[in-house]
Amino acid sequence: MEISKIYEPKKVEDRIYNLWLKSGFFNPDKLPIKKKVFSIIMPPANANGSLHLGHAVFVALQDIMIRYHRMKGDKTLWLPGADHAGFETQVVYEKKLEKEGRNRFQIPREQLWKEMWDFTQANKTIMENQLRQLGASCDWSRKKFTLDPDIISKTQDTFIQMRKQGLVYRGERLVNWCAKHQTAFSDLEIKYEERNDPLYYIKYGPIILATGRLETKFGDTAIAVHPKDKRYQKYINKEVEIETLIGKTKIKIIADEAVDPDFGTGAVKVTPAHDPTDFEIWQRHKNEIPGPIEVIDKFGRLNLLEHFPNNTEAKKYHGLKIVEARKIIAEEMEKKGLMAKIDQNYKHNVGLCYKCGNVLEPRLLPQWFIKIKPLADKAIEVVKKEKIKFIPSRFNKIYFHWMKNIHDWNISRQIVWGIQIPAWFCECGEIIIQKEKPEKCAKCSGNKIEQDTDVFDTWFSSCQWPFLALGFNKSQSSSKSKITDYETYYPTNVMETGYDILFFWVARMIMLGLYKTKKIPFKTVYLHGLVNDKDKKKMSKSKGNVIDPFGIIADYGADALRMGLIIGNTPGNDLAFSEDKIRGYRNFANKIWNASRFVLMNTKKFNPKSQPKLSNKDKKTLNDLKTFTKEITKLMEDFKFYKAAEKIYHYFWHTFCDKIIEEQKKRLSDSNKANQQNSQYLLLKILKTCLMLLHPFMPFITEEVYQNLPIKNKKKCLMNENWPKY
RNA sequence: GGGCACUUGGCGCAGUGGUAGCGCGCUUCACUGACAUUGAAGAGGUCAGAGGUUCAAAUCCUCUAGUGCCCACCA
Repeated sequence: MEISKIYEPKKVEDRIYNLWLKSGFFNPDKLPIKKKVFSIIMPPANANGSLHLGHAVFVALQDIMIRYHRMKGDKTLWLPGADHAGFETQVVYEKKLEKEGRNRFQIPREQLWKEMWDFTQANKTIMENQLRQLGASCDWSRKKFTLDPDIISKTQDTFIQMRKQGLVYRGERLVNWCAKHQTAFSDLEIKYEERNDPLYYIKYGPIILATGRLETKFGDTAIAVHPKDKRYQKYINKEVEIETLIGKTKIKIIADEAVDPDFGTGAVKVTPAHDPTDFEIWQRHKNEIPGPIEVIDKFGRLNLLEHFPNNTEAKKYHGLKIVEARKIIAEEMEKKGLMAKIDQNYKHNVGLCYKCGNVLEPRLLPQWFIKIKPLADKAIEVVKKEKIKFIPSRFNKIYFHWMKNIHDWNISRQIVWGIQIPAWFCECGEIIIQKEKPEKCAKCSGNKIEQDTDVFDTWFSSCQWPFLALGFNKSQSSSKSKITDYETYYPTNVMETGYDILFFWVARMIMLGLYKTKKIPFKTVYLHGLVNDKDKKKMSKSKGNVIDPFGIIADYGADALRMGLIIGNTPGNDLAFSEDKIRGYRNFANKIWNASRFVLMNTKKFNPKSQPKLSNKDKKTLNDLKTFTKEITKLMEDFKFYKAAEKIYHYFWHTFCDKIIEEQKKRLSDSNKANQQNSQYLLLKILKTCLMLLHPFMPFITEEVYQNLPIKNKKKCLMNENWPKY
């Protein structure tokens, strides 16, 4: 052990990580099969950038659990992986293209795919290296990527299976469309924001109705009122003539429960092509009113000429963007005396693209949906019966609420980067669901067949991750001699991730896991909070308050970073990151270093074979240590890592260093050799126990010190030591 | 419009019925050989407010205020 007075992580961390790698014990195959298995599937990080502090938190938490269980003697697997992260990566890559003056819509699909493949592969390498820097003791021999051929194939299998069982349907429904990114989303990906927009009271014949969306008026197919609204009884089921700006037309007044009599005048226009509520109203009145008239195109511009080709007035509005169209239409209607009034204090929520913040346009598009209700019911059940437990438990309620009100899941995305949907369209209109291109259409015998260009929502593959990453294969389950990883490690013990993806990921993993394997995918869900800056503000590039964990590691060491991210970090609650805190744990690492240095310097002549004769006080000290060990073990079992880490910190510094070592100083220089020996025994014993207890939290420094102890077992790593008994 | 959480010394957080704790920061002193990334001593809180339950409440219940977050198709 070097004699430096200061602990220098840079000189230690790489070397120690390589020592672990060489030992081979990250791979549980090397570990004897005992009664217990412990497994965690690492949440696959998005392969589109570097790891941030949020990743560092999950690495620290999971590595703590993994190292603890490995030391306890469990057959312990931590399986690392990376996610292609469909739309997320597409957005990152589009920004890169933009900087280069390119545009994804001008690049052929195959070329774009190839570029993005190389991009994500490069990021994967960086990320793996960063995981090592954080000390992640995961099994690299089992690492997986969500675009590995077997994962792609099995993901498509699931889709095909669900389709056969009627759990997947193709629906022409209103979906949330982003005009910038040219794709639809699921409900979860919408960000709502309160806006203050004008509410226009317009005259439709004898009726005055209120709308915020003037520009969709060309797609109106009816006026709706509440069936019991006294004001409009005489109009219900009658037609009225209205002035549309591009001519006159007749429009029917219908009664529907969905209309709130207190909104505006109690009468609303019905635009089935551009409003979800209106779409549903139309479905209930299909026989009475015309269907959807699409007047807004995929670029978010008015498209009138398609429906009103020879209308010269329509040309005035054709091609206008929504905002300007609204303005111009309002002016025009005022001119013509069709505007009753404008309420400028109208507050409402608008749905935005969670990436670019543009207003999402509901559009009528054929998309693949998962019928989610049957899956959700089963997923509710397993949590209710406590087969799956959330930490903290308050997420039960949140989970139940969402699951009970769940909507069908749109899994189609109009992007390149993802797993292509195994659906084929024949020109005759037939849809064929299979992975390979069909030779000919069974219906028309034609061979003009094209694959669906859409890809799956990335969450559709990642929600199957626990069993896919473990190589789940239905046909193999009644297998021959070899026990598969899936059989050994599934269901996994813990899913540790941020609470922000409870719905996106955790809930869906439970649903798909149950569907596909008939088993829960994991037993415990530990949900950590988000890492904010020291003022509790969310970190973001635009605010410039993002802290790079690897800069922190360079300055203070990985152990200090891990401690700073663990202590004070209770499940489900956000964490305020402060460099001062990390500095404190850097100091602690230094304290460990120097206390160890002291013990090692004073135990050079220690004879491990000699039997110590302990005084009563020694016995009490060691007994206290046992009690303490027991306490820590209990906290580890209870997932209270924040508390365990704090307690060990306190014991090491203020009991071991400040009291025990100080007391032993006289004894170490005692002329009585036996007394010296006893003292050395005591110090080594306590130091070694502390190193073991600390190892899950601060793996590097504890391993480095351990390697220099005169009482370690040969060829062993601390990583692979037995958790202390009590 | 619903729901969830938080409010404890300057800051960040523990603490779920029995005389207020931790880290950082602060004050004073100490650079004698493990460590100044240190040691010793210390200051600092009517536990957001009000009411209730109890022999006893930071801890349980009700209400109020402030903060943060999540969910929701009111045009």
